[in-house]
Amino acid sequence: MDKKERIIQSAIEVFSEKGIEKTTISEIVKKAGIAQGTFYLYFSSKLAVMPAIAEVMVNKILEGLHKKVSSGPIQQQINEMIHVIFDLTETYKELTKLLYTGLTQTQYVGNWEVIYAPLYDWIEELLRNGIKYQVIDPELNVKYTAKIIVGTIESAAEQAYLYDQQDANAVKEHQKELYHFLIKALGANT
Amino acid sequence: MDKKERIIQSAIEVFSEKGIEKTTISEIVKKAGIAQGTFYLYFSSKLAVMPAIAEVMVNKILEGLHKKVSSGPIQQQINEMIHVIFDLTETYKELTKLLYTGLTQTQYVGNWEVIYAPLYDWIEELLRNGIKYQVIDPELNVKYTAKIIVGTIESAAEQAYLYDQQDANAVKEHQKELYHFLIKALGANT
Amino acid sequence: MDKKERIIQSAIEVFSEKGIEKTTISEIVKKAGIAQGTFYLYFSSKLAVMPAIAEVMVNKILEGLHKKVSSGPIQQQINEMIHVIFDLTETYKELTKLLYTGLTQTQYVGNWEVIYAPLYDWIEELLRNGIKYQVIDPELNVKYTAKIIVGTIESAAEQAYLYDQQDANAVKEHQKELYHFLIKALGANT
Amino acid sequence: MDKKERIIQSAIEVFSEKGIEKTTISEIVKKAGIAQGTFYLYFSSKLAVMPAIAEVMVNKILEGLHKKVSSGPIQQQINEMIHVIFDLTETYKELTKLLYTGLTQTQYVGNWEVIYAPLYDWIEELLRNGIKYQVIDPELNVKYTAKIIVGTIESAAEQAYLYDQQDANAVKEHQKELYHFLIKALGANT
DNA sequence: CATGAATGAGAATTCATTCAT
DNA sequence: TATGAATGAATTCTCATTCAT
Repeated sequence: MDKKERIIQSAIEVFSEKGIEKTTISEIVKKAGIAQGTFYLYFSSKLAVMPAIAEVMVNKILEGLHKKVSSGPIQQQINEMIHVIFDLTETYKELTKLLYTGLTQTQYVGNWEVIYAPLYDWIEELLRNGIKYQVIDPELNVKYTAKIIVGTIESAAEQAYLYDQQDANAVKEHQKELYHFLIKALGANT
Repeated sequence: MDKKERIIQSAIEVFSEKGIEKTTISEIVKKAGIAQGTFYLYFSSKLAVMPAIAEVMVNKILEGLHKKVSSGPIQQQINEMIHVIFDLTETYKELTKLLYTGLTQTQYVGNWEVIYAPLYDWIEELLRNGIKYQVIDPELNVKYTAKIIVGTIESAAEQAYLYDQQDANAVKEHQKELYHFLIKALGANT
Repeated sequence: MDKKERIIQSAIEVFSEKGIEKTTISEIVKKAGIAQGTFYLYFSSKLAVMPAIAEVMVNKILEGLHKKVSSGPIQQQINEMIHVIFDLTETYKELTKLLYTGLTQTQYVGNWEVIYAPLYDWIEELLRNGIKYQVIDPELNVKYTAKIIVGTIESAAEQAYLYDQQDANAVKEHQKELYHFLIKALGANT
Repeated sequence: MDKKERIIQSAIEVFSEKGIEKTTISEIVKKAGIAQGTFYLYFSSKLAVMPAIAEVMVNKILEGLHKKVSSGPIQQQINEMIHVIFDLTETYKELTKLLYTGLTQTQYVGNWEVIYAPLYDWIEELLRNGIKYQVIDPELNVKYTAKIIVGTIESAAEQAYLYDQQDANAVKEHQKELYHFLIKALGANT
């Protein structure tokens, strides 16, 4: 793994553990096993690593969706999507929130939509398919709905794992409720 | 206004303007017009102010809901709720995000649920009423649904104002879509 | 107990526990159960409490000697003296050292000899008696010898309890050796 | 001279001049001619320098002993030892006291024995030789006696120079008395 | 490219001291 | 006398950044 990659991986770990505020470049390089000065050959500051991390994260989500989401009925796909996002949120607990803030704190805010674009595209495609096969409400605006869906699932996952720190059973309940909520919202009722 | 209150107000302003990272205690006290040492009589660090700020914010939301949300039909209430949260998010753009991250970065994560509790209670009440008068899906779990609704509206508002930086028209569209999304999700279709 | 006494007692505890450096007036008054400002009605600084503490300590030693040292043969008296000083050193471990330094750091250095005078007097008297009854070396200078004896016993006690942190058996051995050392030094061999 | 050495030397000077309490890291680094942050690369606090200083001091004593103590009769060696320790105590007046307290105030108390070990070893060797050549009491425990001797001489020197602030003549008397005291204690009477 | 010791500006933090009550 | 909230000067401490190797 080359140095840049090592820095990004290390940064993900340290940011996750300590938060933006308490993360220091010293600790990132220490964990990456490289020298202090080397960091500056690749990034200008700790926040400058954020876009690279965001990309890694979105790729993980997309990868998860491609792997886990079947080509079955839309209801099943929604359910699978919920699981993918919940699982990743659990694994990377703090990170998603950190990314939002990390990016907004810098000149990279604009990058956010660019980075998330493939995810929105993927969901928009899913929605258009649902409309095409007349299983979801044809009236809905796919662009906004895609964003709303992502926001709804992510915020639910954060609720479950970060703030409530729910146990396994509660999480299941929360997911089930979320599933019905989305199904109805999309007019995909069976 | 007592010193503690002055610190909180000043912290809100400085955090909003500079972000967590670049906010210094020096600047908070300067703006609050108190001595450096006085800060430490009330808070142990700048992040320790976060729960107090969160409380202020939730109170603003509740206040807005009490003032703006009528006793009319549920659909109208949902619409009013969307507007209240969107308006506050616009006014305090950075602050909401900051709060999430600020809290997760500290030992105060647990406080989050406590602080938000009154808001969830308010919405649960609204849902129970809707069920009672048979205008929304009686099957739904009011506890989780309340949380999902808040998450959905807040994330949509953040999308609109923070990341997309949408113009007035786009925001209106986004809100409209969100409205229909929620109405359907609650089974409150007219 | 009046406030001044409360301050001295509290200061003894805090100094013993934290050392001079890390002792704060805040902690002294907190432990004494009085207000911050009240301290200044009795002492001008934390070091200004030192002479008062020293007096308390020397009184404890004298009290111990009066109570524990018999009017028996000199060898027995030496032995009892060793035990009194060892016991007090164990109880007030850090304090004696602290007192020396505390006093030297202030304008109160001169007080030291004044405060210790009664102790030296007591030992000088003991030596003179020994000479009178021809049980110790008549050549020795009682003034310096008294100081040397106190220094020898105190430093041995500090060695035992502070630096070596010896167990009960080692302490006994150390004391026994010290006893023979002093007996021979005084020419009081049986 | 490397930075660490510079810090230790500077710390010795500042501690001697100002005492522990009033010594600041700022002044140590200023005198050492290094940057503020550099101090923290080598020591975590001003008290953390103490063990290093103690080592320097013990080395000075050992050096003095090696240089000044002849291979003559034990009585002469004792006398030379007294002079070495008195001389160093005079030169570094404050420092010795500071070291004791400085070390006891930290987590480094345990180090004390390790640092003093070479000195004790040296004296033990001297005692064993005396026993071998039948000039001192063969019954005595060399380990404890070595410690008692060091304590006795050091405390006498501190008495003379620090507390009593005796003039040259008085010091001579004190030393003479101390000499006889030790000679008798060791059973090395001529 | 890579290193890591050294830097020093700037922020956090402490705490003796004051003073209105 | 007694109080204790408030002060702010003085210090500690951190850490991004540099640069000679």
